[in-house]
Amino acid sequence: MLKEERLKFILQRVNTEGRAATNELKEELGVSEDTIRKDFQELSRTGKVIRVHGGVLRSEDTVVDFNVRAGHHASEKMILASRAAELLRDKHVLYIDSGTTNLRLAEAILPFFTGTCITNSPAIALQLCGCPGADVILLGGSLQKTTKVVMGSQAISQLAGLHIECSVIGVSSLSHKHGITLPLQEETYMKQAAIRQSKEIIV
Amino acid sequence: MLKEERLKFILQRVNTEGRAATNELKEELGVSEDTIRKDFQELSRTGKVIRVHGGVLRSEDTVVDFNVRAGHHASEKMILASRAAELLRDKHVLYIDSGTTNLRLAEAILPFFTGTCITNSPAIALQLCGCPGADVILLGGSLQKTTKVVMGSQAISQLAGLHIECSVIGVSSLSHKHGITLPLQEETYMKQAAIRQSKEIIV
DNA sequence: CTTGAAACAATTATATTCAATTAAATTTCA
DNA sequence: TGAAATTTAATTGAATATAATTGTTTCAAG
Repeated sequence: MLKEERLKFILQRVNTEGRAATNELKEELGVSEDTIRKDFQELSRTGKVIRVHGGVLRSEDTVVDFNVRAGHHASEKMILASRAAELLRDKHVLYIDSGTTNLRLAEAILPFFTGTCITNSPAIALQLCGCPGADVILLGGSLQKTTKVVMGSQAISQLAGLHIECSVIGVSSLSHKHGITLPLQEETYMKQAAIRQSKEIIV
Repeated sequence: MLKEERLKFILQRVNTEGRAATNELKEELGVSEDTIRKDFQELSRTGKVIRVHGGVLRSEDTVVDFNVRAGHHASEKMILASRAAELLRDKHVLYIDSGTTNLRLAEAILPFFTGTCITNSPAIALQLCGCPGADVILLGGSLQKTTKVVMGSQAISQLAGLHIECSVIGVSSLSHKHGITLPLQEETYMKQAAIRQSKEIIV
């Protein structure tokens, strides 16, 4: 790989994820840490990134842009975000299941969440790619075409192997009598599996 | 080989891959590095490529971002997709891996495909939800945030349990000397796993 | 011959790694 | 807590490896 390509790669990484770590890049690019650091120096000399211990961060001018964008569509999303931030404070292993509300939640936690996010929704997983601090784990299995959600025994057994700190479950209806109601039988199994694995639930 | 042929070859390489390295071309074209460099000089003098240490880069996309590049070869890729669709007419267990080209392929097969589609790309999986005749299986595991693709040992072991009729693999470069080249190590493992499981490969 | 393309050789420049040291973060434990 | 011990990362100054330049030679085609 040419040096210029490496620089480009790093720059793109920093711009999409907001950060890049020395040891990670070392693995991914197959060069020594020294080399990565030299690259960091070079990029930082022209102000393209900001050097910090352990790696580099996106330089401020673009971060400002990010904040402006976040502040742009205030109201509802801001409320959701701050509520989410509150509930998920100090949580670092999350399960987020499907649904439009949870999709928005995923968007809301992008700026601050650090840790691991597990989900069975490809859409939410893709959304979470924009979160610099998150590792995203997507459950595999057969995809329900109407709901666009991964279901089935495969997904459930994957879930069984994971330790979850907190699950965020979406529901269509709640009742005192019947508990939680969902349109599809299969979907309940998924959710039950998630609930079984986690210490805390948010509905 | 004539000089003009060589120049054309190099130019084409640079335009499709965005780069070309001196030492690689030396092998592939069977001439000395000096000669390759003379060619580079010539191409760079007319602005067709940009010279860097170790090789040359495409001149246009210096700071072009990902989306732009996706749209760049649009029509070209459409042709590719429809050609592939032709090849897949009577296949019923498919593995489609990631990449913008394959995303288009997925789109192209929506109307006629019947059978099972396996993929490691959430985006492609979502696309395939629009295909009435398809069962979609999405591989699970950790999601690489830059490429938005599922990778890692989990995904590979899932793949190992599946019988695939035909795999559609996307690559960044192909050469008779070194086989297939990919920017990230991890990604090759995924693709190799897929290839192992399938009877037929389309690149 | 002369010319131009290609190869060769010696030099110079650039890039990468290594090793020893210093600095920064993290952990441990009183 | 908070200070010592440990781990992890950064710096510096070589040493090595890789690539580019320049000037020269070879050789075949015109």
